[in-house]
Amino acid sequence: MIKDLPPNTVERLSLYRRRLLNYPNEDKLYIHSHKLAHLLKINPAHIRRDLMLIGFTGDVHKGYNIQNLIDKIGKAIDCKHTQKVAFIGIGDLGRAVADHFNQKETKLKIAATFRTSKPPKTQFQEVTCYHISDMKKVLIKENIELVVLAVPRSYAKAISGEIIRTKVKGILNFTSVHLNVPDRIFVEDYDVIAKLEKLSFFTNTA
Amino acid sequence: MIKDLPPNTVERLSLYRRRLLNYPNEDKLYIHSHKLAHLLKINPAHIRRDLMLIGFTGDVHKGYNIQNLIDKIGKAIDCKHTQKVAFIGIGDLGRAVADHFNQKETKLKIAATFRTSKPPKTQFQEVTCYHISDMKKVLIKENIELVVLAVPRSYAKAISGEIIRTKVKGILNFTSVHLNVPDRIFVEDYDVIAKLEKLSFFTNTA
DNA sequence: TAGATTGTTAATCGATTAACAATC
DNA sequence: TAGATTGTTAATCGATTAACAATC
Repeated sequence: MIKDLPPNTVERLSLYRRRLLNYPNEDKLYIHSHKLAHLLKINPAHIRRDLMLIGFTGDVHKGYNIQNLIDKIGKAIDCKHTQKVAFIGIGDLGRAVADHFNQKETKLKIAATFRTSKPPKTQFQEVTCYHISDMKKVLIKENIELVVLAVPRSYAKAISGEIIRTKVKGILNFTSVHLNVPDRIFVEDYDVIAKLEKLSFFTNTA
Repeated sequence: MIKDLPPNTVERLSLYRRRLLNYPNEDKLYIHSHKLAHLLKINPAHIRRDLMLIGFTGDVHKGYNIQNLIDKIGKAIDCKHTQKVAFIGIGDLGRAVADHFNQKETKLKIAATFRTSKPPKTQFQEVTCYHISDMKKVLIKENIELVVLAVPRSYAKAISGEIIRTKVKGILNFTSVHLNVPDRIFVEDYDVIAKLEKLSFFTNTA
């Protein structure tokens, strides 16, 4: 794990790796920066610069060795142990990302999902879906460190109050409620409404 | 509607308005930049600068008139007509943001939700939930312009292929699949996996 | 008035992209 | 070799924050 990578670089490294894992041409062992850039619709210089930051070097003719690059990205951004993730009130969005988590090249595992509405204890793939009232207990028992939070506003405060009494270290917060959590918990907010209003704006001017 | 606002400013204006709409002290008619900044955990200069960009001026002593500011933000970022939004395969996340859309101070309305799994034609609040196979038909009939897309990878291509044959102008894309759509459609990507891996990174170094 | 806040410019910070020497 | 790509620095771009004159 490398210290002091820019946040956007970390995100992009994750995208590079995922794209390479799904790279169809299994016969190809190497890839050039402009080829990967084209696949991801970004600038080739960006890729070269990001790889420089993690100290990965390519071959001036063949480009980057794909498997080595995948491994190197893992060394740069993955944590040593497997971290568990929970989806709290997120329905299909969990399903939308679940495919990736079944691949072995990730240190993240979905360990539980929770719903605010009826169905207690149903399965989706191998993941158990619990009722929200069991959340704290399960988070602790399963040693879950990351959660994606997408519950109605009215639930948010109470739920975050419970989360801080577990071992959770990071929250992807979709609730548009400011979560009052101690510094040891890393929160990344995503405000769907603001994004929709932005979308509305740019689909009406541009 | 103002041309050429920076994207981040548009997003923040949306946040300012929402915060003010929920501002508890109904007796207060005015708010200072540092007060609003404190509520949103941002820098006061940011607020003053954003309001400058939309040409809203405050009172050097009383601060900003709340109702006028709400109205002005509407003039700056809302489009003239009400735009309809659909949630495609998003479950509870829709519920998480639904409260806001019931307020009258928004030009966005949730007009439909779609599921890839069983329940066809159920209601959630006043919004009908359809089966995904009816999507194109409903999008057209309801004249929907914005969609939030969060379906499993395997569905993404086919669904985006249908979306481009409707009047949809903007997509919030949670699928982590690159959507091949014409330029007239504005796509904003959000990659949950990359965000989770970033979260993992920063909860293990910082 | 004295003190505080706005409106706005300038400075800073970070992220993206261009450019190009070194390489094979 | 000639031509193309990497690795890296410098330039650019945009976004955030600091600073402060003007104001009441």
